[in-house]
Amino acid sequence: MARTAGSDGQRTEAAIRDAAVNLIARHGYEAVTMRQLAAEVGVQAAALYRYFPTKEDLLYDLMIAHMEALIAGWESARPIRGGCSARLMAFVANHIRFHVERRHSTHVNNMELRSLSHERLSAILKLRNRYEKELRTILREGADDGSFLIEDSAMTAMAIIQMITGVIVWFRPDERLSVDEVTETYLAMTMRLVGAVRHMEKTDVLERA
Amino acid sequence: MARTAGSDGQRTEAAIRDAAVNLIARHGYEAVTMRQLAAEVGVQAAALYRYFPTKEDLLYDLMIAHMEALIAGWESARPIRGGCSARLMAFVANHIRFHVERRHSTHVNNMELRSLSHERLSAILKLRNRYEKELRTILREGADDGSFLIEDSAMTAMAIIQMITGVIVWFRPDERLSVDEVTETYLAMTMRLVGAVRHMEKTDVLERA
DNA sequence: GAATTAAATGAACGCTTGTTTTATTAATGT
DNA sequence: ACATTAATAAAACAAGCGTTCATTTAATTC
Repeated sequence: MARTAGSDGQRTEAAIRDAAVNLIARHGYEAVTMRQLAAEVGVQAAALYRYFPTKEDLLYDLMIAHMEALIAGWESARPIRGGCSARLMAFVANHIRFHVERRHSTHVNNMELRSLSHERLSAILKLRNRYEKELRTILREGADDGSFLIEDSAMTAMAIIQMITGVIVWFRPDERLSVDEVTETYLAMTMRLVGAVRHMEKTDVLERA
Repeated sequence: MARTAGSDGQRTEAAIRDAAVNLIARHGYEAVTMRQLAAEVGVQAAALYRYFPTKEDLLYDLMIAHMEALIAGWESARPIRGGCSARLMAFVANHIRFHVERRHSTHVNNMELRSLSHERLSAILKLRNRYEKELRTILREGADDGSFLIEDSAMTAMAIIQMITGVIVWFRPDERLSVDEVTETYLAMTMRLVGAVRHMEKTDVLERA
């Protein structure tokens, strides 16, 4: 047999990406074989190579897509104006929502960095740094204008990012808590953490129905 | 050739553990081969099987050892008396010190859970839960007696643990900051995060010289 | 100093890996 | 209707995997 009825390159490629993210998140990049991935897609292993030259190319592709979506998402969600507190709250809310929605993709990006070549690792870290810089800037400006009381904006940024990314480790959306409830609590914790002075001015970052 | 001059089982086993932790932390469990590990130890691959029946046994052994050291460490560092704030500060300081000292071992424990069989995974998670319960108890008692102002003690515990474990991701001990300086800042962030009322009563958790 | 035990070797086994090659079928353009 | 291209199958490739086995050497015991 060869080309199957109703097969379409674009659809197959999307299916490969999707299956790859899920499998790699669950079992790890090294543990997932091309045959296993192909079986999940419903295709022969050789067919994967029409879309991705190598296994590592596939991984890199997934990671770049994740980072670019993260940055693009924040750039469109970022509030034009508003104080540092409002900007920080927007950042945290956006970050949590994005990562909860893309739990598997996030796991891949956090766990599989070591499977990339040196140059590709650098490219990912560059994007990651660009994103984290957004938070550092908010914190530094907030510290300068007296909105926040923090010791070290770089260290605080890392602490906050690890805290709010960690939501995906324990949170399962089908349990007792909704994403909005979790976000609410993390927002409160974040604002206390940065020593925000008046953070109870109901800024509606969640835009709930 | 066979048995080498001056060879000693205990020393070899320790060398295997040591090399395994380092290699697995760097490249991941699946990516590390038994031959690669053996070469690092300075031995043939077959020799590893004198000490560990399978590759997974070795991994499990490393993880159990890590968790037991963590729990034993806290049990001996845990203050007998003192308020909730003092206990929380002791927990955070101990946690950071332990994880910075055992960065590689921590990475293995955080990243390679998926390579364990179901039962072994359960065993590790049981120990992890036992440790995390310590923090949850401190937070709940502190919330009850009015020391802390928190929304949800379980959620706050996860947030704090992810924040303070995250230190190992960016912290390198040979840079501008010492462990004590980092701990100091993380203590301040933690106490604000839990809404501690009077957290500036110089409790000397660090016992610096 | 011979017998025993502990520690390690070197070669091999069966299997799986990522990847390539070749051939074949389905869809598309003319 | 025909030629072309896109999509896949099937089989093979060399390399590497975890693990086992028989054997050899070093240390220990009696």
